[in-house]
This record gives sequence, C-alpha cells and structure tokens, in this order.
Amino acid sequence: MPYNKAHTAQVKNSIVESARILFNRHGFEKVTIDQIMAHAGLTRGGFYHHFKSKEALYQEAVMGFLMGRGAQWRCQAGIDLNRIDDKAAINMIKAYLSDQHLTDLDGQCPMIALPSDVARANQQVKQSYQHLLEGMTYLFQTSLATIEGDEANRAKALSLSALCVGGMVLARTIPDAVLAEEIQLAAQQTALSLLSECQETQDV
Amino acid sequence: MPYNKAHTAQVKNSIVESARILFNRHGFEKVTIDQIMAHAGLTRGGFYHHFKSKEALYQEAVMGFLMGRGAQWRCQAGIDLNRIDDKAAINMIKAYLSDQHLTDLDGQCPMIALPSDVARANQQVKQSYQHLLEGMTYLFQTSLATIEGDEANRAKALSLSALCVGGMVLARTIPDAVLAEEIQLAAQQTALSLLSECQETQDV
DNA sequence: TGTACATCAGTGAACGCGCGTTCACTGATGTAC
DNA sequence: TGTACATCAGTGAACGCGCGTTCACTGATGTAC
Repeated sequence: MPYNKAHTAQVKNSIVESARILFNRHGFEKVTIDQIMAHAGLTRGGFYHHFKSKEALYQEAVMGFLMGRGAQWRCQAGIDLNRIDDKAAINMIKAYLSDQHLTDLDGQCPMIALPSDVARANQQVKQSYQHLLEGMTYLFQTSLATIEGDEANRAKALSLSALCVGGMVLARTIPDAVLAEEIQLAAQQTALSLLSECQETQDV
Repeated sequence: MPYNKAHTAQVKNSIVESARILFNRHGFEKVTIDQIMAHAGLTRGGFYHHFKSKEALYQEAVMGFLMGRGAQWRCQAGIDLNRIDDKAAINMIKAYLSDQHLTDLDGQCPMIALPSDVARANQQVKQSYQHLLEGMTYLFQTSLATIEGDEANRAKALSLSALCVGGMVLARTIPDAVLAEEIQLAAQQTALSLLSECQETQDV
C-alpha cells in the first residue's frame, strides 16, 4: 500500500493552489500544466493522476478559493460567515475595494481576476464562479437584514456586489494607476453611502 | 499602381470588425488568425500586409469599438456625444444595463466582454480599454454636471461606470439566466436611483 | 482608346514551436507474514 | 523486529495537433505612354 490518503490530498491541494495563483496572474489559457506542476514542486506526468483534464482543475481552482485563500481573506477582514452582523457589509466593502486587494494579484478574488476567462469556460467552471457571487451577495443581504429588515435588500445586495466587482475589475484592467486608485475609492465611497442610507432609514 | 487607398482601408476595417466580433465571443487567445481572416472573407497569408502581429490587431479591435459599433450603439440609445444633456446618463444606464446589450454578444461593449483578457495584454491594448472607460465616465460626469453643477460628480460618475460594467460582467459570466437578469435589473435600478438623488438635490 | 507594365494585396503551403495528453517506467510507501 | 511484495504517485520522453508567422508566388489594379 503506497502513500496514505492525507498525503495524496495534500499534494492535490498544492496543485490546485498553484493553479489558482497562476491562473489569477496569467489567465487559464496562458498557464501550462508544466508551470502549474513545477510551481507545486512536481513534474508534468503526474498531473493526470489527480485531474481528468486541465479544465477540471480550473473548476477546482475557482471553487477552492471560497474555502481556501478566501477564508483567510475573510478572516483578515474580520468577517465570520457563521455570524454575519451589521458590520459585515462594511468590512467586506472596505476590504474588497482596498489597495491591498488590488495589489495582491495572487490572492485576489477570482471574480476580479478571471471574469472573461470564466465566461468562456465550461458549465462547471461558471457554476463555481456563480457560487462566489452568491456567497458575496448572501453576505451583503444578511448583513443588511440586521439593519433594516428583509424587504428590498436583495436588489441592494446585488448592486453592492456589482459595485465591488465592477470597481475592482476596472481598477485592475486600466493601466493608469492614479485613475485605478480613483475608481476603486469612488466605488468604495458609493458602496458605503448605500449602506449608511439603510442606517438612516433605520434611525427614522 | 494596384488598388486605391479606400479599398485597402475598407479591407483592413473589415478584418478589425471581424476580429472584434470573434474576440468578443471567444476571447483573444481562442480566436485564430485563420478564423478572423475567413470571417472577413480572406485567407491567412494576407493578414501581415495589414497588421504587425495578432496583438496589434487586438489593440485596434478594442479601440475601434468607440467609433464603430459603439457609435451605432449610442445612436440607438439616443446619446449624442457632442450634445450631452441631462438625459444622456439615464439613456446610457438603461441601454447599457439592458437585456438587449446582455444578449448581443457580438455587439457588446469590450469592457464587458474582455476585462480579464485585456488585463494580461500589452500596454497599448490596456490603453484602448482605458479610453473606453474614460469615454463612459466623461459622459456620466458631463451629464451629471447639467443637473447639479460640477463638484463631487467625479466620484459618482466613476461609480456609475463601475456599476454598469460590474453588473454586466457578472450577468454575462454566471450561468443562471434568472440570476443574471436579476443582477442586471438591480444594478440598473440602483444606478438610476443614484441619478435621481442628484435631481432631488437640485430641486432643493 | 488600347496595350504594356509596375505594384502590392491576396494566396496557400510550409516552418517551427509549444502545449495538452499519453505511456512505459521507477521507486517510495506501508502492509502481510 | 525484519523482509518480501503489491500498489500507485511521480517521472520524463514522446506524440500529435494547432497556431502564429514567413515566404515565394499569383493576379487584379490602374497608371504611363
């Protein structure tokens, strides 16, 4: 009997994590299996012991963010998915639309790093992407509900997601760093004012 | 003397237009020069009489949208860049965040169709992308200025751009059509309410 | 008006490289006895 | 405790295909005379 399951799982996980980082940086097409395996300290051939194809890995890499690097990210931002309070939305907006998130290409949310790549990938990859969006929207919606009750928050939660992702996608893509900073800050400011609107409603 | 300049320009333009459509649909990497030339009714070899490389074409394809398909798009939306009035922002939001724009993969704004592709392309391509964003932001900012004067509109104009692009990028990428529709409508609703905020301010 | 000709857009075969995938093999692991 | 062995993760060479780019050639164009 060779190698225990823990070892196999660990190796597989390190391939997924390497892939996630490299896809984030260079996109799905431009990253080769060689590069991914080398990044994980392995060689090409072993790849197909762990994955059916390159695209199967893609799906796992996008999906893996939520529980892997994303969990770490949420922790730093002071967000606990099991206890979403009125501060969760504010924390999310500030952390998502931050300089640090914009600069950290490796750890960036795949919704920012890979939108047009995913739009052309297979159904499973898109599904993973959708899970990320649903997670973010759920967080906003639940957090908003603690402030002003349930109704009419759905649209606001979706808009906050769009503002977060849109602001960061644009900031990441345009070459002028000053303009990038400006749009990221503007989006943050508008998102926060959409939140405080709610609190005012509550106060009245 | 072979062929006049008008003919050459026309052929070049049809290659750029074919490229724009195919890039929009399948992304930069997945489209081959063969496919582009065939779409334009030509064969492979002639390509290098018109462009230095595939990436040079990419830049022209993104850039070309503003004056080509984009001009047509603005016209349908009732927007005249030479006369930006208070209705321009409303028209833009309604047309940009519309079902028609979401469905029309070929004619879609490259800011939606190609964000993560462009983020990894060369400086010129990114510059073209930035021009598109600047054009949109300029429209919002100028339109807002007719409502409530100049100050503090910059941030709002940038946020509207982020909301428009973000809403459409997400709607385009997620596989659930119902959710896609929902986010597109939510973003539109929020964008329009950001505008009417301004008008209320003006009334006071 | 008609003909020779210079130009260069357009053609399609060929080149060369890179990458996803396959495959025969090696050798580390841990169980069986 | 020690040894033989079955398993399969990991290796690296090889395959085959596709694509960006090059190149020698063709032939349509429109000027020159």
